[in-house]
Amino acid sequence: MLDKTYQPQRIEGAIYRAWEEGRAFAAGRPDRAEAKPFAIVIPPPNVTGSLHMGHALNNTLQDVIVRFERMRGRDVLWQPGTDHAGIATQMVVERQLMERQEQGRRAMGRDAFIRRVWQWKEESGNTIVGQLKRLGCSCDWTRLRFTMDEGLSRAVRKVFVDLYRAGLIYKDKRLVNWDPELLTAISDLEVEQIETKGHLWHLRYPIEGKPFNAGDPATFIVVATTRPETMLGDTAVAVHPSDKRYKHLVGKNAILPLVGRRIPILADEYSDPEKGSGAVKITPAHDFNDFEVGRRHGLPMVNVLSPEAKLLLDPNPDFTQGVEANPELRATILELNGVFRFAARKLIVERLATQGLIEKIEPHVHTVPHGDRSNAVIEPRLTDQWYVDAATLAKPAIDAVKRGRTVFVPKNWEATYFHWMENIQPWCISRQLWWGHQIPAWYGPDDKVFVAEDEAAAQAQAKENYGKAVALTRDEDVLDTWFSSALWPFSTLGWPEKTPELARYYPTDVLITGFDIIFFWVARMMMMGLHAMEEVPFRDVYIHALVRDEKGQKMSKSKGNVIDPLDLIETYGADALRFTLAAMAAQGRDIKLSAARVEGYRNFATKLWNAARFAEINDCVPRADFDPAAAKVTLNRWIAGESERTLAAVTEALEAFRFNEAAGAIYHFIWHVYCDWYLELCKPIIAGGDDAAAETRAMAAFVLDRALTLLHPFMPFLTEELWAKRAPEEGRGSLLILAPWPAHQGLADAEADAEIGWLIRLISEVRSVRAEMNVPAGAKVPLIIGGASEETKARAAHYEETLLRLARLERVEFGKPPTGAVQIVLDEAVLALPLADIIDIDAESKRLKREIDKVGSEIRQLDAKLANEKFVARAPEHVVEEQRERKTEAEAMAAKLEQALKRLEAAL
RNA sequence: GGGCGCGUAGCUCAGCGGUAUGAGCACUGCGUUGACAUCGCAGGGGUCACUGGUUCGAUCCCAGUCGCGCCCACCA
Repeated sequence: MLDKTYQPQRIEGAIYRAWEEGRAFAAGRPDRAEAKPFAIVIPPPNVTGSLHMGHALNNTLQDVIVRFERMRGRDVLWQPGTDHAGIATQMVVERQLMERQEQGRRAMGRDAFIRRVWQWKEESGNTIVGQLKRLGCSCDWTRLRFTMDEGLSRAVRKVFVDLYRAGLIYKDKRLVNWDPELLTAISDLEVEQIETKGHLWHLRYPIEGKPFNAGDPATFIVVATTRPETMLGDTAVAVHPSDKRYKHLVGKNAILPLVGRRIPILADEYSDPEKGSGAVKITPAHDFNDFEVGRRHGLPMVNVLSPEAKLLLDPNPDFTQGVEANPELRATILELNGVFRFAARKLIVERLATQGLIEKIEPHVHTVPHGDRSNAVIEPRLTDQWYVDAATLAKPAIDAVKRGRTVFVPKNWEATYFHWMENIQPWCISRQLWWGHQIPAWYGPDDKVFVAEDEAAAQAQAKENYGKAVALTRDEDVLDTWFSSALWPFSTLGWPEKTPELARYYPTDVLITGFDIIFFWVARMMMMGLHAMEEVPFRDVYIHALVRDEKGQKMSKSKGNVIDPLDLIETYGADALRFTLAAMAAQGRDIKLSAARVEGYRNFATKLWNAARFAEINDCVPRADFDPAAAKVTLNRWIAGESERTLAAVTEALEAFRFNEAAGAIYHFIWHVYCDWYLELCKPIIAGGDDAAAETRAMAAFVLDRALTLLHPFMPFLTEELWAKRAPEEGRGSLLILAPWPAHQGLADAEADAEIGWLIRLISEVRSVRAEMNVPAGAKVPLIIGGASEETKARAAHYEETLLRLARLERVEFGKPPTGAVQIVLDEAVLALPLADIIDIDAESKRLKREIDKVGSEIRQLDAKLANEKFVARAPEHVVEEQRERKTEAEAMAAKLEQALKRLEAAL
């Protein structure tokens, strides 16, 4: 017996265990050896992570597709795994050390720290896997991978070495985005530009040879800056070659205040006469544009910042040059050395102001780069880093999408992809962290680099180079986390080994992910997949929206606005959450989740549960020998056809990744077709106890099973539970998760549709009028059908019992509508409810007049349309015909309503 | 500065070149008809942001305007 109410918490755990015990998630099941494979790799969540709404959405959608394809008979591999998430994980563990007041990362040393991170990972790293199981994800957990597994690490090393040998990875000294809190370089993508209110300081730089006089503009040149502290590193002032204001100064020198350095005033196109003063200070070591200008003009690079973003002046030969002869420079060093950048900014501005060197200070809104993890202001910093030649790798990746070898859904994301890929910059892949894949590069005594998959190979290279064995030191840096993620579709399948899995499941069929990681991940998988495998990593990329908070903001740990999906699972069940996310996953729009919505779909689950209870109580048990195509009872032929229409709708929608349409179709069918109408209409038949009753029981069971099947990808727990509980005596052939998706059988039946459609309309009309006329719900009234065709008479007689029950009628008879009755026009017939003593004739008269007005205006509209020669000439024939039919019907209806009104008034 | 997207019922959103059968929630009236009150029946509520254009026909296509959001970009 089914419980009176559905309690998801009671069954979900057991159902999940049943799937695992049945090895339902396993790829390469022997019974599917001949089946076409279907592969999908999970976007690996961070090991540090716990399930947030984004994961819930992403994995729900994947699971829906995976279950759908599994039921369609494919040999499904849903490859799970987690990401080591370099910076994030290192931060988590460092924070833990701090909280426990243990020695810090640097104090304990690299090896000890890494051991500590592994230990953390073993203890609490996989909570998210458990949470994905709570959500119902049917990943093949026996194949769980981690980006730092030995196998995946080997793939990383091999790709690195291969790319290095191909000249596609190289080391370069250039400006990088430096995070002064995390003390590492980060890639362009990890930089967030944040609009900030700041100031534009206009500084006066004295011209060499002209004694500075604040009152005489000829003695100085004005430059504007938003970062005054960088002025200590200025090595030039640039003006536009065609700027007449400054032409006379080009070739002369300015004297850098506080420092006394002679810096050239030079002409460069970079300078924009429209901006600031038209003259721009050039700080090659601290600004990306200035770096380029410096390169063009062979300017020195004077770095004035330490890694922590303190002014680094004293042990800095670039800066202290000439300090002996320059008391001002010495004073500057004394005051500012070691001061943090923003404090230094203030001091510098003060010093300049005292000397009359500030022309003006304007408020200024500009974008300031911040690290996406630390939220620290990023400093461009001149360092040695490893880079990937992304522009070269991007070419085939662009081409593959252009040729449709990989297709984005929705298609418009391709434009975003192309735009980024076509303007791609070198990818900085080295990070000054400890947790991650250490770069497989070793340095000899002369700093010559040897790149190899392991130290022995590097040693061999070194020996060849030096002619003897030498001590090598390994590059201390690790790789950007996304480097290993980029290999995910083939590294998880065993590459570089030629494994059977790799042969069978690569390329994968679809990638399902959020648009926020198209650049971070999708684009890079395309590049790496095409390079290493010479084949795209996936055929389709389904890009879904983000689940945002109520303000429309991206949810993130740092903002603290994360809603916990596990709370919703606790309260409403995983199925309700899944269904909500799928139903809201319309292409191209963000999802704002509300608990009310989840509650609504929990109620839907309860509704289905109760339908199953009805089936149980009425012995509606699935019968193996039942053939829905052979059904004789019209009602049964109708519901069989409806179920098949739903099958088609769900199938087509899922094939096109239209999750919301698929969810909507099955929802509507179960609640508003099967429960609202079929179960109500079948009650009298089942009560009959004859052959028709037997057929109806079987059909009710068949359609319920079909509903469970179609709903299973969305609500796997509930449907699996009911599938088991409703099993016939001989048992089910399999778990629902492995049951076949229904095939199209041509069950639609136009005659049945017409007949049941008529029945539904009749009942609805009577109910509607009863409510409108305030007929007490309990009152049973007679129904008199006038002007009925033979067909209507037959139908009314056949469904008499149903009508009495559902329309709350006393009896049904045929004849002239009596006076003082409520009248309803239904097709050719007039339905009369003699309610003279119950209803208000006047109100009924008004009601009829309103109906007549409505039909009248419809007729006028149709007339106007049909009188329009252009419409008749140019609109498609079927549209014109439809309007004509509509007009005929409306006119017939109007006539009948007029008659009805006359009869009513006769009663007055 | 580029690019993308959104403005449809009170709220959150679907949808769509041919009468808006819209969904969930909220709201109103009625209802203890043995599957279901986590429910049933009936109902109220929309000039589909605005202005032009294309079309026989526009909420849907195009252009522009206004409002909002996101992404990309080196602007002192």
